[in-house]
Amino acid sequence: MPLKIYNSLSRRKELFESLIPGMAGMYVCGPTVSGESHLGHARPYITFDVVYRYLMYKGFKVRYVRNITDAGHFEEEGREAIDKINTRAALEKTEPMELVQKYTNLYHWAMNQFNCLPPSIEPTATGHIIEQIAMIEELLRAGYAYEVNGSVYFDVMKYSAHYDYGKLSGRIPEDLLETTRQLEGQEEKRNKADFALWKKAPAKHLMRWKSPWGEGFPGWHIECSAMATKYLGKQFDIHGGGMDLLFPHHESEIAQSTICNQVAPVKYWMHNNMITINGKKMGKSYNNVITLSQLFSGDHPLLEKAYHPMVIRFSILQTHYRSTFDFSNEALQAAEKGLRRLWDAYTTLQSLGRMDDQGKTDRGLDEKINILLEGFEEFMDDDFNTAKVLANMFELVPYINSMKDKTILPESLTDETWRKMKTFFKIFIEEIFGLQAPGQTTDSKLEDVLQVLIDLRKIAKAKKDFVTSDRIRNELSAAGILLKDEKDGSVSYSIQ
RNA sequence: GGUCCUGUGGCCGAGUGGCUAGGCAGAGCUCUGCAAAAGCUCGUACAGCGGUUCGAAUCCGCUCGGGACCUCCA
Repeated sequence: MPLKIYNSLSRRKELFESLIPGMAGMYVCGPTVSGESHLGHARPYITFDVVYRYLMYKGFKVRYVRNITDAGHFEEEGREAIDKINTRAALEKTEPMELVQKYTNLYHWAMNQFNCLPPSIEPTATGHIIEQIAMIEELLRAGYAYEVNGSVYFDVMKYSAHYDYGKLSGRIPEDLLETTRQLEGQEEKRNKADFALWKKAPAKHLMRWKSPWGEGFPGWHIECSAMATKYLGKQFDIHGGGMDLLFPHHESEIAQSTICNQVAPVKYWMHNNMITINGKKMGKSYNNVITLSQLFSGDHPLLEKAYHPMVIRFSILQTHYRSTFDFSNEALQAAEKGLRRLWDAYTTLQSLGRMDDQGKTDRGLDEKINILLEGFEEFMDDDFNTAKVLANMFELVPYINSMKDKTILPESLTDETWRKMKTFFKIFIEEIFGLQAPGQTTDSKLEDVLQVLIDLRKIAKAKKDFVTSDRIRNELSAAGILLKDEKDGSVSYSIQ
């Protein structure tokens, strides 16, 4: 079945055809590691993790490149004052790479919690200064950039005379000239729409590299162009990132790469929408961020409790990636229960056995289930509609639970449907959606202890000593462990 | 101010010109020593006003509300 992707460039869904058959190249804008990632950052990484996984499922050999932006003005808040006093000892000074390391580690930790697969290549901006300088030189040579006082700018108006600057973001270059915003170094630019390729480092600036134009640091947009070209080629299939990067970041990337490579760099531009909080985008400048570690620990005034990374992942997948997703405790708690229900049914399904096909097939049921299963891939092919896939899964949950309770016999499905149900669930839940059990213990000692209590309770129940049996259940419940008497007489438990 | 997106039942959220989204919460029933879980049943929602159409929540226009980008931003 063919995959369709919504292309921000054309503003419609297009059939996905990779430039090289059987292979797919994808670049996703990664984090700036000057601070801890927050909930908003989780969205693109989870979204494109699923895109990555799905492309592999569709049989593509994928190279997934996601950068780390570690070049810029790196200073931890509050440290500047200290630096002024301690100027002598290297150990007492702010070391930008120390911050880079700290927040890169935190970021990797969070990605791990989310079960996001590591990208094929994770290049850093500081590791590609040479490539960026080479690209800037090429832009100067081509006449689309100019140097002023040790800084280099891209000449947007010249570019737009020959190319369409604004084709991605729908912007009109002339309009950009009238922007009223005050930008640093604005007076050096020929036009307000121009953007920096290389910035001369002020005396205070900690990160600096030698360049043909003096000591400085690369502009914001050039790193992605340089690294994407290096690892994916002059043209590649998918470029992803948040919608807020559409302009100017991605628009400028197109301009730079188009001049250097003589070809537009990206075939399919994909943009995920924002996570909002009380209707407002989550972002540093809005002062409404919840960092990922706060989210996982519940340590934030806006959080009623801690949320498991899988609950976050699940709720992000319950929303289509191009819609905004409004954060609320209610939404996450609903997701928490939903995920548990889905996961329980999934586990149940995997544990269910059945006899061979004995001609007991219930055709209506078999067909119904087949349609729901076929929907998984069909919906994913329709611009990665994870929300619809999950809806289908939930529709299958009652059938699975009924099979467990024997109100529906697994034998009422054909062998083929039965196998399909088991494998599709496994592939889509675990391999494509990357979901995992939402909070399970594997502590065997705890399991042993629980088994003792369950046995004691069983004895009490057999003697109709419900005071004792209920006490065991209630006190375990208060401790966050729920006992369930199953219909077949066994007892199961789940840890909250 | 410019460009663009959006407004769905108590909450979160899919979606298509005519056919039940789904989750959570709520109500009733079944099962159960009681619970929990599970199963069954129940809500007839699509900002407002016009228009196109045999038919629109889905297309068009206007009004109102929300948001994003235009500056670092996932």
